[in-house]
Amino acid sequence: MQVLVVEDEKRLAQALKQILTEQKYMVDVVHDGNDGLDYALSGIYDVIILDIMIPYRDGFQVAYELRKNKIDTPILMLTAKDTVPDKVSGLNSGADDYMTKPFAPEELLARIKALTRRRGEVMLDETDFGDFNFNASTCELSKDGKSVHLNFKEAEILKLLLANRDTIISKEDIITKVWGYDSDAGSNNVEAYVSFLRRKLNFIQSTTEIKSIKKMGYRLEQKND
Amino acid sequence: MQVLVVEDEKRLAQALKQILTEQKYMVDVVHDGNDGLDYALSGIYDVIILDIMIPYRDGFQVAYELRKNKIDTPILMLTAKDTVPDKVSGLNSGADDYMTKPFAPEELLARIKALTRRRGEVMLDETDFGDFNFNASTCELSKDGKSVHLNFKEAEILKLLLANRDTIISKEDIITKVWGYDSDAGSNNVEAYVSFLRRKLNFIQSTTEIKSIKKMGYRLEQKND
DNA sequence: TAAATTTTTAAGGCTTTTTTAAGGTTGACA
DNA sequence: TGTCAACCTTAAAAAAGCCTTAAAAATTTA
Repeated sequence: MQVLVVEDEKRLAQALKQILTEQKYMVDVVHDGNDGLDYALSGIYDVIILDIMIPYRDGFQVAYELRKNKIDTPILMLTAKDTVPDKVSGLNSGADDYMTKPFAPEELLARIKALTRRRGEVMLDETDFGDFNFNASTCELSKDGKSVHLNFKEAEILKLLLANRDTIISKEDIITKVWGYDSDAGSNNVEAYVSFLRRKLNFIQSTTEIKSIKKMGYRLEQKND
Repeated sequence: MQVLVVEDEKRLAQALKQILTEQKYMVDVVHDGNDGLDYALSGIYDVIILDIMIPYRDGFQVAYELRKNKIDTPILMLTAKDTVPDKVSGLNSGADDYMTKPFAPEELLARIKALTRRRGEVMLDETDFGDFNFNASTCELSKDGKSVHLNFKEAEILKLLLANRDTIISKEDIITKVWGYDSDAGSNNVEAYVSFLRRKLNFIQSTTEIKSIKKMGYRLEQKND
C-alpha cells in the first residue's frame, strides 16, 4: 500500500512519514506542488495526502490536474484552514476527503483506511490458478489436502503473479510493489523469494510453476502434460 | 461496538453518551451536521444516532450523503417532531429507524440492539468454537465442567476472533474496534490481551488456539489431533 | 478510603522473517 | 563449444515481530 505525501512543512512531512511507516505503508514524500503532481501522475499510489498551501502549485491545482489526467487515486486534503468555502473547493477539485491540521495520527489513519476501503480493490479471498488454490485472507496455499502457510512477502509476490497471470511481471515491478518505491532491495531479493515460493509450490506437489523469462521477469504457468 | 452521536443539544448529547458508555459502547459525540458527516464517513461506526435539527446540515442531508457514499452504517434518527411527513423523509433519506424525544433509555438501547442485530454482526449470546463455549452475556468461557470469567477487553477480543473465524484479523482492526479509533493503544496492548486469553484457554484445557500470523494478525484455530 | 480488578507499560528472550553473500546452473550467442 | 550474464539455491547473519511476564497505573467495587 503506497502513499504519497505532498507537504512543504518539513517537520510535519517527517511526522507523517513516520506515522505511516509504522503502519506498514510505503511512503514517498515530496515538498511542492510540481513534484507532487509529477509523482502522483505515475499512478502507483493508493492514497495521496495533499497539503493545500504548498509552493509552485497549490493542492487544489494538483488535485484538479490529476483528475483531468484520469488519475483517480484517492486524495486526502490537508490544511490549517477550516472554512466551509475551502472544504467545498477541495471536494470540487477532486479530493475525496478533507482533514484540518492539527489532527490526531489515529484520525489520519482512520481516514486513509476509509479511503482505501471505499475503492473495493480488495482481492478476492480465494484464487485458483493451475492446480493450486490461494486463500489471501489466511495466506494459505493449497492443493488437494496439502497446504502451506505463506509469509507476508511470499504472499504479496504470489498475489502479484496472480494479478498478472497472463503477462510477464518484471523484478522491478515486484520490488516497487512489494518493497516500496525507494527501497534498496535488489533483484536477488526477488530471486530469493521466488525460490521460497517455488519450494512451497513443490511442497504441496503443485505442477504449476513460476517461470522465469530472462531479462524480463516472471510469469505463472501451468505445465500441460 | 462503536456509536456516533450527532446531537447539538449538549445536555442530551451528554446523557446519551453516558447511557451508552455504561453499556460498554464506545461513543463519539459531535454537535453538528458537518462533523457528523465527516466522522460517519470513516465507516467505523456500528450505529449512528442522528438528530434531525442540527446546525449546518440537517440529519436528512447527513443520512442522504452517507448512503450516497456507500456508508451503510445503521442510522437511528432522533427528533422532537412526531409528524408523519417527517418520518417518511427520514426513512427515505436512508435512516433505518426513528425515535421521538423524549424517550426512555431502555427504548434507545433496545432499538440500537435491534439495529445492530439486523446486520448480523452481533453475536448470539452463546457461541461454540473448537472445543469451548463462550457465553457473551455472562462473559464465561467454558469447556466441560471448567470455566473462567473474561473481563471486558478479553471478551471483546474473543468476540472479534469468533466473528472472524475464517480469516485473519489484524491488530489494527482489533485496536480500532476494541479501544476505539482514536485511542493510543499500541500493538503490544493487543499482544498482552491475547496472551491473557491464551492463558485462560489453557486454564480450561481447551485445545483451541489463537494463532498468530506474523505481520498479519490473529486467527482462531482448532488443533486437529 | 482501601481493596480488588482491570488496563497499561516495559523489558528480555524467543521465533520467524528478511537480507546478504557465495557458489552452482542455465542458456544465448559468438 | 566456451563464455558470460542472468538466474537459482542455500546457509547463515541480521532484523523484525511477537510472547510473556512483572509491576505500575488506573479504574471499579466494597
